[in-house]
Amino acid sequence: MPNIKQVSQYAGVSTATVSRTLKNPEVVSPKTREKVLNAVKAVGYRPNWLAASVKSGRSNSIVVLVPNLVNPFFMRIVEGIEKTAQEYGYSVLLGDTQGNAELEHQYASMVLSNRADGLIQLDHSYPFSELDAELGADIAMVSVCERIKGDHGFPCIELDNHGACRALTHHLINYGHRSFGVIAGQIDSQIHRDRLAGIKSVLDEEGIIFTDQMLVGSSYSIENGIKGARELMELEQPPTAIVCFNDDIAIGAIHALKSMGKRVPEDVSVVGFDNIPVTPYMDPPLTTVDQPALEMGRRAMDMLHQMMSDKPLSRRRELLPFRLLERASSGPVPQ
Amino acid sequence: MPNIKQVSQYAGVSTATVSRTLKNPEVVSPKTREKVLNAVKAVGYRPNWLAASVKSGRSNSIVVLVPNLVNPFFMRIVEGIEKTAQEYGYSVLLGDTQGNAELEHQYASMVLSNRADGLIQLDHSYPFSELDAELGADIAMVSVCERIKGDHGFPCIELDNHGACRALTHHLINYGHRSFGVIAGQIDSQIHRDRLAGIKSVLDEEGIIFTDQMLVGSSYSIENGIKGARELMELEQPPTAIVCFNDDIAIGAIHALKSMGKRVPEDVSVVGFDNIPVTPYMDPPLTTVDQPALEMGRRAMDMLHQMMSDKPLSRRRELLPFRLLERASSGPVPQ
DNA sequence: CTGTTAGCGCATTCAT
DNA sequence: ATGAATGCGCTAACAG
Repeated sequence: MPNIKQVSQYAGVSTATVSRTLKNPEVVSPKTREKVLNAVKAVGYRPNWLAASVKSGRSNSIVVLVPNLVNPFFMRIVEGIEKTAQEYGYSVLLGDTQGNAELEHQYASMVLSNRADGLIQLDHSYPFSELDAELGADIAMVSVCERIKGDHGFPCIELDNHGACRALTHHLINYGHRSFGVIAGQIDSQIHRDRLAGIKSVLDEEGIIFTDQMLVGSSYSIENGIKGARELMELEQPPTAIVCFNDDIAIGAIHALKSMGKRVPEDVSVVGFDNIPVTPYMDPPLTTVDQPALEMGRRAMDMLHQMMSDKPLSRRRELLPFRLLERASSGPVPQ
Repeated sequence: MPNIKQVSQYAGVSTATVSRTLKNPEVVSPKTREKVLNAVKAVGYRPNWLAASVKSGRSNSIVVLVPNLVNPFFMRIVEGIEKTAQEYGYSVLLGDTQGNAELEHQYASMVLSNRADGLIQLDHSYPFSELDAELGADIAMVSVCERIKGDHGFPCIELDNHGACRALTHHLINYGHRSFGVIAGQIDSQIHRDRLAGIKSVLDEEGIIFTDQMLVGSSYSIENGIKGARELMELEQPPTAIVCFNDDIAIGAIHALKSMGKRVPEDVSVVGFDNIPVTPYMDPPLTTVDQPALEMGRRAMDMLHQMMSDKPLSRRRELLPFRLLERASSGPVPQ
């Protein structure tokens, strides 16, 4: 790889001039500018990004922690992050954590060692070990979709999960449902609490009792949906409506219900969450809550950029609006 | 951020000793080692990765070019890449290209500027502009899933697409089908040619004529599947079997067929490609070709690592085996 | 075993 | 407008 010195020699100027020509072309005379540019082309020079970064002390990279790459909803958020990062001149380092704390920690450490300038966390955990806790305290970090556990005060972008679940519940109640099951994803998370609270608040208002046995499941997977639906249907009083905390769970649940001979929505209504691309094409098309994933990613990156530029944040928390998509997997309660 | 000098002063040793303690602990005396380690902890020191990289001239990062993040099949490959990269001590820079040549070029240029040491391309295009062509010629690059266009001689990992399509076609012929439609994805690609050739080779052997009008579609999307299926069904002699070049297309096709009142597979058989996680749960479950995506990613990274370490490659091309998954979207030809 | 010195490639003073 | 010199933070060669 040719370096700046070779260019300077070829052009018969100093390295400083080469550097200037490339960064502030207007500050060098047109004549030398041309000489330098020609030299650059002639020797095939590309500025060494690493070297430039040591100087500036900034890597212009960020790390994104994703619990699961094979999840269209998460990746749509990442898409938004990356697009925006690109605009700001940042690169995205992918951290596939699989929800593994050790991995999260490893990736997060990149910020501590100047490998990245900031961090976006899609999961809810605080990805620094006790050892790094102090160091990590004043790092540029934003959480999107989930909210970082504990009282660290990191900003976050999230959906109005409480409101969305209220809307979902009202939707089902309007169809006459009085018996609700819930198949949850990650239990120990803010999302879980917000959503459950949203559902329960409406049920309370309507005087509907929600018993613990109506809450099943513990992961955002199709398999969990299958298992959860079976569990619910084996109850003495099975629910007529099932709220699933993501679309994969709903897909699994519907599959399980069908194979048990139940019709959706005639016998049981099922609703999901996220509005992943395949949901309109399921049989039946899935009633679900659309999350503005791309926009969430964009906002998260905007916010992170603010933090990395040491600009004050206008808000530390953004609650984005949901859209309830009423499709065919939910319907009137059976007689 | 504390630097190595501060640690050395705190510990009362030279910076070299600090550096050694951290990289080759066994080469310093236990006593100084302890002093240094204490100092490190005391000042909260983390080695600056950027600085270390300038020295070594290696970033220990790679770029992965992905045409579409919201595609479980692609992301499963990326998962394999990342896992393996991790093992080798590399980080993954995400390049969401959307098939955009300009973006591909930008991301690829990172290798030229020492921001990354190598590149894995999931799409088929050669991501260097003419200007960079010479520079790009001896870069560590591997293509996985697709094969890089042109005669650049970059190694690649791919599925036995030809064989897979032969198997798919035989499967359908065994069910008595004689009239085949194909809904294609990206037309201008090696995959497309290989797959089409695979299908045609079997049809030829069986004396079945395949006319151009039976080939429709031009992108790997659900919408393309819907459109393609409609086009095929509007023909005077619609096919009884439709081969889709990925699962999304198949999902769209089945949806369209159903809404036209056709039953799958009783009236029309549909098969897909990739075996994305949702396919077993579609209605009907999709007959498809499983690609060992994780393994493909792993092999790609293995190969790239070889190249980046200047080790000779055992092979320049790896053809991975497919698995035909016969599920319920394909069946006997209607009478 | 440890310290001194030099240098990775670049960008930014400070002179001129 | 340009060049010489300095330093970013770290590591490796060389001494001792």
